[in-house]
Amino acid sequence: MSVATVSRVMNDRGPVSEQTRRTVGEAIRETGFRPNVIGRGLKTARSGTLGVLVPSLRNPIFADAVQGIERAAEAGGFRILLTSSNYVPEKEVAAIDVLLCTRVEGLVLTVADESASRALEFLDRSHVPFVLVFNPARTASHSIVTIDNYAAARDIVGRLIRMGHRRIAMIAGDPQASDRSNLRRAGYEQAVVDGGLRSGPVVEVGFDSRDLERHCRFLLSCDPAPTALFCSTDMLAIAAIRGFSTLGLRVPDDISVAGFDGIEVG
Amino acid sequence: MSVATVSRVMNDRGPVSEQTRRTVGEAIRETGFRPNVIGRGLKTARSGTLGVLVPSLRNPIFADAVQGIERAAEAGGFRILLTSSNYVPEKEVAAIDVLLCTRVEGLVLTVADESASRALEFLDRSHVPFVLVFNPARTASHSIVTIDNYAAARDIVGRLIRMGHRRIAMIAGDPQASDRSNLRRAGYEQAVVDGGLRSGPVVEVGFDSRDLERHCRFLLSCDPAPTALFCSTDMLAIAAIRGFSTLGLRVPDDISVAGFDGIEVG
DNA sequence: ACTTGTCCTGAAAACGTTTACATCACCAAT
DNA sequence: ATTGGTGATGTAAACGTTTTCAGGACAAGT
Repeated sequence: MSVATVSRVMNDRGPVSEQTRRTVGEAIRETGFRPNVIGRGLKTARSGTLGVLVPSLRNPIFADAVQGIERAAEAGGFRILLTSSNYVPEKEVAAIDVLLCTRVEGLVLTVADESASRALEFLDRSHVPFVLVFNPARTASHSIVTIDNYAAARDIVGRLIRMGHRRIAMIAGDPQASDRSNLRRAGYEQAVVDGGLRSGPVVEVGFDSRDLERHCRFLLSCDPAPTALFCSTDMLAIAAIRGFSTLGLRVPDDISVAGFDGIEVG
Repeated sequence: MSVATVSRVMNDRGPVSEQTRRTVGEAIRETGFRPNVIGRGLKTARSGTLGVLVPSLRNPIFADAVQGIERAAEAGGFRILLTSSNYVPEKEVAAIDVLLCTRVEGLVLTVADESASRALEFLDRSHVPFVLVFNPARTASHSIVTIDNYAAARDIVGRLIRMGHRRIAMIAGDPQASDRSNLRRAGYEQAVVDGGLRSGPVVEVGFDSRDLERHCRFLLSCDPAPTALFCSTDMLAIAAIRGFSTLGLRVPDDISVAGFDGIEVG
C-alpha cells in the first residue's frame, strides 16, 4: 500500500484490485484521513478556487450575486474565495493581488469604474480568466455580465410617465464613481424628452445616503413639486422612501418612488 | 541567487545584503513574479484561510455577518472560503468536509439546529477550531457568538406592552428548525404573562414565508384582533408588513409590527 | 598566522500529492 | 520453453515554497 496506490483509490484512477481498494478504504475511514487539497494543488497546478470581489455584502444586490456565484461554483466543483473592497479602489487592486497569489483559477468581480482601468490592466497581465459583473465593458476582449442600464432606466421612467406623472425627479449616484449612474441618468433624460416633459429636479448623491432626507426635502420644495421620483439604485429608493416617510409623506400615495435593481425586500 | 535567497527577500527574514535585495526585487518586478501561497502552505502547513458557512446570503443578517467576518479575517491576514448550505442539513456536513480538505485554519459557521449535533461531532473530531454564530451552545466546550434570544424577545414584547398594546400576536419560525425560534417564543410568552395578558394568537411558519398574507388574514380575523405583532425574525416582519399592506392595512397605524435582528433596510 | 565572530549565500530536505515509469506475477499463445 | 500481454503495485521525480545546515568571505582581535 504505497502512496501511489492510495492516490489511485481516492481518485478511481488506474487499475486497483478489489482487495486493496477495500483495505485502503477501511484505513481511510479508520484514520479519518482527508486528502490535502493543497498538496494536490501543488502537483496539479490547480487550486479549485475562484476569487470573488464585490464592494460590499451589505448591498443585497451584491449578496444575491455572490449567492448565485457560489451556487454555480459549487456545481462546477469550485470553492470561492470572497473579498470585499468597501468601495475603496486601492483595496480592489490589493485584493486581486492576494487572490492571484492563491492561484485562483478565475475571478468574478465588481470594481468601481474609476479604478477599472488600473484593476483591469493588472488582470490582463495575470492571464487569469475573469468576468466583470455590474461593470460596463471597457474593451471588447473582456467578458462582462451586466444589463443595459440606459434602456432599463428609460423604460422605468417611461412607465412612470404612462402612469400619468408629468414631473419626475431623479436621485442619481455619484457620476464620478460609476458609469452605471450616468447611463441610468441618460436613460431618464431620454424618457423625459420622449414624453415631451421637462427634465425634473435631479440631485446627485455620493455613497453616503444618510442625509437623503435633506435631498427629499429639497425635491419637495421645488416648484412644481415632482409627483414621482426615480432613483438610480434600489438602496437609494429605500432611503428616499424612508426620507419621505419621516417627512410625513406617504409612498406611493403622496409621491411615487421607483428604484433600480430589483432587490428582494422580504 | 538561489531560491532560498529569494524566499529571504520576500519575507524579510534572515540576513540579505542590500545588493542582492535590490537585484531580486528588480527581477520580481520585471517578471511579475508572485509567490505561490499554495506551495508555501504545503511547507508551512498553513493555508491562511478560514472557512465560513452560512445558510444563505439572501438573508441580510447573514450577509452582514459575513461582511464582518471578512473584515476581521482580512485584518488578521486571512482569506475566507465562503460556502452556503441553503438550509439543507446534508449540505452543511458536506461543505464542512470540503473546507476541512482545503485545510482551513478555522471555521465560522451557522448551522441548522437539527443538524447541529451531527455537524458538531464531525467538527470535534477534526481538531480545527470553530465558532458557531447564531447557534446556541450545545456543550460548554464550544465557542459561540450569539445573543440571549429569550431575554431579547421578552424585552421587545415588553416594550410593545408598555406602548399600550393588550393583544399581541406572534409569528414564529419553524420550531423544528431552530432553537432560536423556541427561545424567542418563550420570551414572548413570558413577557405576555408578566404583563398580565393572555398569550395572543400565534402562528408558526416554515421557511416559506410566501403565503404569509394568509397568516396575516388569519390574525386579523381573530377576536379580539391583535393590535401588535411580534415576529421572530426581521425577514418575517418584513413579509408581514407587506402582507398587511396588501390587505389594505397601514403599519404602524393600524397594527404595530416588531421584528428581530436589526436588519438594515436601506 | 591563528582563532573567533559576523554576515551572506547556497545546497538539500521536507511538506502531500500525482504520475510516468519500472517491476513483477500470472496466464495464454506460440 | 519462450514470448508477449495484462493487471497490480511500487519507486521516484516533480510541483513551489521554507528552513536547517554548512560553508565562504572578510574583518578584528590575539
